Amino acid sequence: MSQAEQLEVWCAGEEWCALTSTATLLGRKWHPVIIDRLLAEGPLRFNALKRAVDGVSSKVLSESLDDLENHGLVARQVVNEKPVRVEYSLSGRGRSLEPVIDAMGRWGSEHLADPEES
Amino acid sequence: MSQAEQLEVWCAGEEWCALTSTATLLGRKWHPVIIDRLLAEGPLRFNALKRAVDGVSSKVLSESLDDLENHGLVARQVVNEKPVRVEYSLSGRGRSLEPVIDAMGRWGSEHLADPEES
DNA sequence: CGGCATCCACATGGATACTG
DNA sequence: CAGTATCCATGTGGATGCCG
Repeated sequence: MSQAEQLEVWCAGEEWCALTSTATLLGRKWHPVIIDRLLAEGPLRFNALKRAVDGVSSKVLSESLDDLENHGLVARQVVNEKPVRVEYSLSGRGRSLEPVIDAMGRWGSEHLADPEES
Repeated sequence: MSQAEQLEVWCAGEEWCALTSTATLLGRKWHPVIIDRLLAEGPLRFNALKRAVDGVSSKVLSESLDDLENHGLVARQVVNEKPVRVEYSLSGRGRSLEPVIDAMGRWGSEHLADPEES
């Protein structure tokens, strides 16, 4: 059972349950960027995605993709054996996160440059 | 220098910089809920907030509030000495997160109940 | 009431090297 | 190319107890 699913059970009934579950889903360091890059640059192969994200180690990228796949947000497809080529793309569910990712990105550009203004 | 600020410097120029910084800000377990509760229930005192969030330890709530205050999202005001009473409220900057929190909450209610549908 | 101090467990991520 | 295996440092939160 995933962490988000545990949360769902545990916080059931609380008004903020859905919120926390979503936060848990997007709370791992690279998840939002991975989704963002897949939204912007379409299906990508492992190393292309790694370059697009820039800064993530293959270990973490691999773990993140597993996690996102388990949550049904990302689809993994082996395009070719020998040499191995794999493509990652967003599922419908994954694409439905666009408004959320957008909201986060927009808030960041509008409010993070100068911490003093309200 | 906060983690989000380090990010700002480090990822400057990357398209997803603002996104990651926002994610870092909201990535700690209780931050989104705290903001949500303050949005919904207005200024709250420490223990009221703790009950509203339900599940946080005072240590973590305290740390989270410090963090949010340092980022200029939450304002702390001592209302009364002896007995000590303190009120926490959102700053304008904090309130500006409403669309983001909303987007997250809405996505959660629409997509987390049944992981199978896309 | 509104915290802080302590201790501890575990989650997470980075670096590096290696493989089919 | 697409990962896995290791090892290690740090982040993060929970439990408990105490204080002004």
